[in-house]
Amino acid sequence: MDYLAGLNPSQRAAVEQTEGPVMIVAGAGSGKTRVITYRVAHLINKSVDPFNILVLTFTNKAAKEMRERIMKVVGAEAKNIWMGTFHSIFARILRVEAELIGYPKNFTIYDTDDTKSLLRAILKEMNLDDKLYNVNHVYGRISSAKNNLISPQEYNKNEAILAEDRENGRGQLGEIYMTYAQRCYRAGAMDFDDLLFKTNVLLNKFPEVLHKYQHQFKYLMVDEYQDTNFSQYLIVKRLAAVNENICVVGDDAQSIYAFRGANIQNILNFQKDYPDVKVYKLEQNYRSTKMIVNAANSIIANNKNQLEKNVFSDNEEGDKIKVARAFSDNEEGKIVAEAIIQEKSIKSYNYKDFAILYRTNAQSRAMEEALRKLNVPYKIYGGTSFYQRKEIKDLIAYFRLTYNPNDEEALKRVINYPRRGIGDTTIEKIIVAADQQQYRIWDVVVNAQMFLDGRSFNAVSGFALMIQSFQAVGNNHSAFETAMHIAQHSGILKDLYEDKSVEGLNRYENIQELLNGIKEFSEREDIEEKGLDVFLQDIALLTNDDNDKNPNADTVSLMTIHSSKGLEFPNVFIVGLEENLFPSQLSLNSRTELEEERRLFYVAVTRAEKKLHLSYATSRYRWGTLNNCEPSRFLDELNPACLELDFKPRMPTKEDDGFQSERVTWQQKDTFSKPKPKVMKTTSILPKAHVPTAGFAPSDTSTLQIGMEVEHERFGFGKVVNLEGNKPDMKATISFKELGQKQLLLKFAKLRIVQ
DNA sequence: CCGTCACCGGTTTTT
DNA sequence: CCGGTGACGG
Repeated sequence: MDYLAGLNPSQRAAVEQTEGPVMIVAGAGSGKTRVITYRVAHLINKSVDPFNILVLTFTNKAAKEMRERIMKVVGAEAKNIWMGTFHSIFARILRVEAELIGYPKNFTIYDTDDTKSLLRAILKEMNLDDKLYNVNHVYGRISSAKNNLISPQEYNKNEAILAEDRENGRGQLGEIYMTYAQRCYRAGAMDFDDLLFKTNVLLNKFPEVLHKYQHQFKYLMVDEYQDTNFSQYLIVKRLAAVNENICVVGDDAQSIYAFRGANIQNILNFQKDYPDVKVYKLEQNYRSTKMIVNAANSIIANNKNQLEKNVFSDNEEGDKIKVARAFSDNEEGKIVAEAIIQEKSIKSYNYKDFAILYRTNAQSRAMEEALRKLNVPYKIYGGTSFYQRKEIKDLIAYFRLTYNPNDEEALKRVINYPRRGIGDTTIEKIIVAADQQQYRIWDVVVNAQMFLDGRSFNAVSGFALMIQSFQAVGNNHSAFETAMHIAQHSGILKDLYEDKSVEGLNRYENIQELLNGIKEFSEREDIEEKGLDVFLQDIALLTNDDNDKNPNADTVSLMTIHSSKGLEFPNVFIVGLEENLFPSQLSLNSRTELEEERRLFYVAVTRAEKKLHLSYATSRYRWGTLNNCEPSRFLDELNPACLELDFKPRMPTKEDDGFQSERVTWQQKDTFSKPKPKVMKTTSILPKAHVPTAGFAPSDTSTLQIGMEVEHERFGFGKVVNLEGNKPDMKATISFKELGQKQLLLKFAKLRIVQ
C-alpha cells in the first residue's frame, strides 16, 4: 500500500473513503487522475472484485490512460474493471439488452454525419425549407430533447415546447423528431444521444435489468462530473441508488461542455442529492508555476456561481506569461514556431514538451504552415478523425450493411458507389416504398421486383445478392478475411486503385491502413470474439487519437482547447486570443455562454507547467478574406502582474508607442478596426481609469529621482521607488496609489512630475 | 443515369 | 477558400 504514502492528506482521505457518496472537487493540476487511479487500486487491494467497479470518463484517452496507471499498481486485474466513456460502456450494455427494447444486438451507431444525412433526407421528404430548418439547428434541438429525456411523444405533447417552436416559425420540429426516431428505429440504429437515452429507457422500464446492474456495479466513479448532462446524471443516479457507493470527481471551473447539454448544476447540486456526502477539495496545484496558477485564478475570478476553492501552487515562481501580437494569422504562426525553436534550444526541451492550443480547428492551418517551413515536427490531434474520411466511411458502410442490412444511411452511401447504375430516383423509390408499406428498408431491397422496373430492378437485386454474399462470408471467416473480401468484391479497392491522383493514392493508402488495423484486430489474443461485427461495434465511438500509431514520437502537439482537457505540457501556446474568435462570436449573447468561454480559457491556461505564451493577430483570414481583429477581452482579465508583453513591431507605426512599457488597454490599440459595441458588460478586474488633472502634460523625466511623486496619464498618482538601467532604457519602478507597483520605461512613459 | 458547372454557406467545441 | 448541392444537357 505504499502508493498511499505519495499522497497529500486530502488526496489520501479521498482515496481511503471508499464507502458512501463522495465528491472530490479537484482544481486544475491537483492530482485528480492520481486520486481516481489510486482509489480504484485501493478498492481492488481491499479485495473488491474489479468486475464490480464502474468508472466512467468522457474520452477514450482518459479511460485508457487510467487503466494503464491502475495496472501499474494492481497488475492485470485492472483489465476487468468496467472502465470507459459513458457512450462506450452503455453501448456495451445495450448490445446485451437491446432486444428488450426492440433493437437488434448488432444495432448500428449513427455518428454525426449519419444523423445529419438522415435529417436532411427527412427535411427534403417533408418539403421543408432547409434554411429555416437548418440541419444543425434541428439536430441540436433533437439532441437536447434526448439529453433531457424528452421522447418524441412527450415532445409532441408538451405545449410549452411546441409553442416555442411555433414562435420561431419551426412548428414542424416535433414531427421531424418523431419521424427521425422512427427511421432510426427501423434502421436498427442509435445515434450518440440514443446510447444514453435508451439506457435510461432500459433501466426505467425493466426493473430486473436495473437491479442486475445495480448489484453488478457496487462501486461507481465518474470523472469530469461537471460535464454530465441530465441523461448521464440520471443513469448514474439510478445505478448508484442501492449501494450509494458513488464517487464523483470534477471541477466546476473546467465545465466546458454545456453547449452539448452538460449541466453544471449536477456538480453544484451533488450535496443536495446525497446529504451525507463526504466532500474533499484538492486545492494544491502540482502542475504549474505560481505565475500560471495566479494568472488562471485571476481569469476565473470573473465568473459568478462557483464552488468555493482556493487553488494554489508551491512550485517555483516561474516566468511571466508572454503575450505576443502578430499582424496576421500567418505571422502568428511564425512567431510561435520561432519561439518553440528558441525555447527548445535554450532550455534543451524536446518538441513533445510544446503544445499549441486554439479555439477552432480551422486555426491549425496557419500554425501547420509555419511549423513546416521551419522543419518543426508536429502532430495534430482531433480534427477529422481517420474514421470520418470518406473512403473509410464508404468501406465501413459495406461492413455495416453486411451485419445490419436495414442501416439506411449505410445503404444510401454505397448502393451506388462504386457506380452500378442505381440513381437517386431509384433510391428515393425504395425509401418511399419502405415508408408507405412500413417495411424495413432491406425488405424492399430484396423484394425489389415489387417496386421497381426492369433496369433498376436488375441493378438493385444484383446489389442485394452481393451484400448477401458478404453476409455468408462474414459468418465463417475472420474479421480480416471478411473485410478484405468486401473491399475487393464491392469494387472499392479497384475504384480507388484506378485513381492515380495524389488524393486518390492517399485514399487507397488509408483503406490499406484500415485493413491493416483489422488484421491486427484479427490477430489479437486477448479477446475471444474476433468477427468483423465485433470490430465494427464501437468504431463510431472512436476518435482520432485512438488511432495514434506512435504516441511517443517527439512532436509538437496541436489541438483545440477542448481536446487538451486533462493534458499537460511544459510549454503551452494559446493562439488566436481575439474577440469573436476567443471568446467565440456565438458566445457573446449570454452571460452563461461567455462564462463557459472563460472556463475554456481557464482550462487552456492551466495546461501549462512551466511557461505560457499567449498571442493574437490583428488580422486573420476567414473564408479566404482578410478580416481585422481586436484583442480578446480575456487578455484584460488576466492579472497584469503576470504578463510580459513581447511585441516586436516589424513595421513600427505610431500605434506601437508605449507598447513595451505600459499596461496596455488592448481594446484601444487597433486604431484601424473600430471598436465593436460591447454586447454585454463584463466585470473587469481593471480599476476605473484615472482621469488626468486638467492640462496634463508629460514632464522631462531625465531628472527623475527616487522618492519623487509623479502622475501618469492613465495610472494616476504614484511615487518613484526605484530607478535602474542606463539612459535611453532607464526603467523606473513606481508605486501607484490605485494599481500598486509598476515598471515603466522612461522613454515611453508619459509622466508629470508633481514634486 | 452520369458528368459538368455555378452557387452557396460554413467555423465552435466532441461522444 | 473549399466541399457539397442542384440545375442542365448528353
